[in-house]
Amino acid sequence: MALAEAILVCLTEKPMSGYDLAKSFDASVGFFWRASHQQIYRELAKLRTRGLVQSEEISQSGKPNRIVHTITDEGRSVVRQWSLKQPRMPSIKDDLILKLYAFDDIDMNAMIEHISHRIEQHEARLQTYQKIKIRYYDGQTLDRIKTGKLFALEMGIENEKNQIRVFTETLDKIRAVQSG
Amino acid sequence: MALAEAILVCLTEKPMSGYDLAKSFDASVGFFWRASHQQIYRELAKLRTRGLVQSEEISQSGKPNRIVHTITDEGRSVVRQWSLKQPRMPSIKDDLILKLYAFDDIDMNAMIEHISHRIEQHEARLQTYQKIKIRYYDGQTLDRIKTGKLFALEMGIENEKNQIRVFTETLDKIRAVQSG
DNA sequence: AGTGTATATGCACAAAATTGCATAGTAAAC
DNA sequence: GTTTACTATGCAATTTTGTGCATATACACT
Repeated sequence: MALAEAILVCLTEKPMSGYDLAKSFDASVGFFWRASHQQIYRELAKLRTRGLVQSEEISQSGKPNRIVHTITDEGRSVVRQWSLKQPRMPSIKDDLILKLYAFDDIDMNAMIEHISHRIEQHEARLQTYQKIKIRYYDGQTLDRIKTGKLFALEMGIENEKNQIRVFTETLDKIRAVQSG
Repeated sequence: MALAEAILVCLTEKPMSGYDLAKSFDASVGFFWRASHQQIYRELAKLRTRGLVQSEEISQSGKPNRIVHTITDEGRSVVRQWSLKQPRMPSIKDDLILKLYAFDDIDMNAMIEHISHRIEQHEARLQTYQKIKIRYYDGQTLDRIKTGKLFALEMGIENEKNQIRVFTETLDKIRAVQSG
C-alpha cells in the first residue's frame, strides 16, 4: 500500500488538488507509479483522516471547487520513516512481451502492429519527459527539492530510450525470421 | 485479467504442474509477468472449468501428487484471439524511484543502500537469464516454439543491463551531490 | 535431534485496483 | 446547435492481488 506514500511524495513538491495529482500520475510520476483518479481521491480521504495532509477548499465559479491538499509535518515524517524500509522489486505485467513469448500461437501481423504501436507510445513519452526536463530543470539552479525529481526524470528518459531500442531490435528480428 | 493468458502461454511450451508454473513465474516469465503460487493455482482451477486446460494427476510417493496441466485446442484458440487484442502499456509501480523522487525528505544513507541492493538484484537476474540463454538456446536449432521465448529472454537481458547501467549512474550522481 | 530447504497443493481473508457510473459547468470546434 | 474536451470530485460493485495459514514428506546440513 505505497499509494499513500506516492501521493505524499508528490505533495512534497507543492500542494495539489486531487485533479492535479491525477495529472501528475499520468505524466511525470507516471513512469514509475500509475494510479487512476478514483484511487487518488480515495487515498486522499484516508490521508486526511490520518492527519498526513491538510485539505483546503478553494472556491471557483463555474467549475467544481478545488480541494487543495498540503502535506503536514506528520506526513513528512511518515515519508522519512518509509524511506528506511527496503523497497521491493517492481512487479511488472507486460501483455506485449507475453504475446511475443507465445510466438508460434499468435497472429504475427497483429504482433508487428502491437510492437510498432508500443514504440510510438514510448517515443511520445520520451518527448514528454524531455520537454519537462528542458522546461523545469535546464539552466536553472538545482535545489534539493528538485534534485530527486530530476534524477527520476533522467532515469525515465533513459528507460524510454532503452524500450525504444529494444523493441525496435525485436521488430527487426521478427521480420528477419518472417522473411528468412 | 491476463493471468489466464499468461498461464496458457507458458503451457504452449510444454505441459506443467502448478508448481512448475510458479517456478517459471519466478524465473524466465517473471521479468514481464509476476504471479504468486496462490494466484496460479486459483487460475488453473478456472481454466480447467473453462476447458482451456486438461489436468492429469500423476502419482508420486513421498511428495504430494503432481497435477500436470496441458493446454487444449480451445486454449490455443483463446491465445490466438487474445493476441489480436491491443496490449496496454505495462503499469509500473516502483517504490525505489518513488523514494528517489522525494530526495529532500528521505534518509540518504538508506537510499544509497537501497539502490546498491537493487543493482545487485538486477545483476543476479541478468546472470540467471544469461545462463538460461546459454543452456536452452545457444548452439541449438531455433524452432518456432522457441523463437518467441528467446526474443523475450533477450529483451529481458537488455532490460536488466539497462537497469544496472541507469541505477549505477544515479548512484554516482547522488554521491556527487552529497560530496559536492 | 533439530533446522532449513525443496517439493506440491490449496483455503480464507484482507487489501488494492479496475470499471462503470454520476454530476456539472465552461469553452472551443464543427 | 450539437458534439467533444477539459475541469473537478466522488460512489458502488467487481476483479485482482497479497498475506497468512495448513498439510505432508524427503534430504542435506549443523
